[in-house]
Amino acid sequence: MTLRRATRGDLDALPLEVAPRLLGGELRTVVAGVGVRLRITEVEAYHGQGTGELADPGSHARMGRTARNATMWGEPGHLYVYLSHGIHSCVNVVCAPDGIAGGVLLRAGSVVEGTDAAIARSGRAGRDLARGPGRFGQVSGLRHPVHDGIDAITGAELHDVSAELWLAQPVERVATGPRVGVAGHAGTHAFPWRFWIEGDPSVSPFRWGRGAADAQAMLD
DNA sequence: AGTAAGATCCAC
DNA sequence: TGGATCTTACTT
Repeated sequence: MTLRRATRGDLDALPLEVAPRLLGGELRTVVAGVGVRLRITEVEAYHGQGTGELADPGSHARMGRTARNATMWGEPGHLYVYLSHGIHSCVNVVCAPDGIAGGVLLRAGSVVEGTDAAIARSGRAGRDLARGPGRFGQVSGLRHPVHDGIDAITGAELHDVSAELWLAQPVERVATGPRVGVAGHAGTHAFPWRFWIEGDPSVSPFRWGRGAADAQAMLD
């Protein structure tokens, strides 16, 4: 399994294209000298309003550029770190060209290195260590708002933390399905924008977003 | 100004 | 199933 550093150009494409290519790769962070390597096992693509072939009503960028989602509109390769439900710092890899909103949410991973630190940060163990975007963010050590916008291509340090994205060879068994917890039509099979490594135990359980199950029923 | 909901997770 | 806890968007 040979990994290589991601380049800016690797991410200069629409999220839907980039997302599956992140599977099997790693997010490597160093927090106060402590390194953790997370193998990415589950991701979701998010576009912006009118971005790409399909508009994305489930994205933070659906209403246009705001202070919160500004990172999503910037240079690819930075990390969009947002606060979920006032509690969890979740991590996205920004993609698409500068000026176009796009990101890939890192939803789950397995800890390759730094297990002790990961356990200390998440309070969980085994396959649950980085299962779900909240735990993934917790284990990575990246925090909202101080690490929002950190550059995962250069690995430059920001507030005592650095982050690097590494890519693997394409994963053979990739599964797709609706995004987790996304409301309404955007959370249905009409947007199969979630990608995961088939059979990996760290992949998070599926759950419908508010009104998404009803919207799906209408499609049938 | 008030309120409802959110790319979540945990304990009851 | 509800609470934690903060931000955004929409309503009065």
